[in-house]
Amino acid sequence: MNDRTTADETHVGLVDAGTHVESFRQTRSNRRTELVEDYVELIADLIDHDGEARQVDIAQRLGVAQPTVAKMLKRLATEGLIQQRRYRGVFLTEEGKELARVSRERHQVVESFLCALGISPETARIDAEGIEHHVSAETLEAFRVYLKR
Amino acid sequence: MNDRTTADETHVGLVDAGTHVESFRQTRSNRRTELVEDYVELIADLIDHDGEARQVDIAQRLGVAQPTVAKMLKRLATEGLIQQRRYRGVFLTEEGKELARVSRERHQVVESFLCALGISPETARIDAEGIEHHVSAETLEAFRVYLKR
DNA sequence: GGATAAACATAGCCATTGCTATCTTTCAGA
DNA sequence: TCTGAAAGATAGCAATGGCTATGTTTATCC
Repeated sequence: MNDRTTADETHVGLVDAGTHVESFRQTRSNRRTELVEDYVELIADLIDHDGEARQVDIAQRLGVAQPTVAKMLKRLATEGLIQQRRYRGVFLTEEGKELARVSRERHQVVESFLCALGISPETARIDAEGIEHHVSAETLEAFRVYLKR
Repeated sequence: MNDRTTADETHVGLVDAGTHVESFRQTRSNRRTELVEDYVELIADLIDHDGEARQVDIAQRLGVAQPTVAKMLKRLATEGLIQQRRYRGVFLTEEGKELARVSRERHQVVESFLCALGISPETARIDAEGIEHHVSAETLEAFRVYLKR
């Protein structure tokens, strides 16, 4: 059809294949970690709010079934982010607390940034939940700068 | 630990459970559709640029193996987004073209917006790839408004 | 203290999305 | 034209993240 390869490239949306693949790889990598971050962040919130994080509460908040939570908690435990005692609640390890702190702060910055742009609180909350995991350090810093404008 | 339930709620990061679950449901729903959008957008780009969309090219761009692409194309075909002829390239249906158009435009707005915030083109490209699928119509409009500032 | 409800554990199922290995088809060049 | 390389098709495997059903433990309430 056409064979534009220089200035027109961006016009047809095709960057260099090498850089293109890198974006997708990064995105797939983010997609693998976002569930973990969601869990750890939620567990920290529940502990702060209720003093404990029970599977039923996590399941209710996430909108999934309790065995789904149980399976994921095993994964978090093997990754060293939480500690479990049978038939008891879960607790964050130091590593888990740190991940929760970083995730929560990033989440907060993203949500505040969207609100500052004039987006409604409800939409900002929903969009931030999805966007937060794909925001690099550089972009997060730009959001912070905008908030301090 | 504590039992703050009113003004302090946002401080401890716990909104109402009903709204909370809705955010996560929406995010999970977005996660299911984002791969489809990635494929359709890329297929449209390849057709515009090369006149055809071959499995090997799609695979190279996405950084996955060719059989992975073949499997996904079957899904896109059953969803009515593309047409396939054995041992030939793929073509977008009208529905596929429309989805590609919408995805591509949204992608462009997100990437331009990030650049306008002062983020480097490389980071903007990577982050936009992940963020675009989680941007609601309202947020997209806010990005557009900012770009027209 | 014993019954019952709630919470957690576990087994087993399914769909998705990746992979390698291998077969079939197409196509270009000698 | 024929042959070899490249592209697509297909089979089969693994990990992930959902689910239901059901068993086990804990906690609560007479």
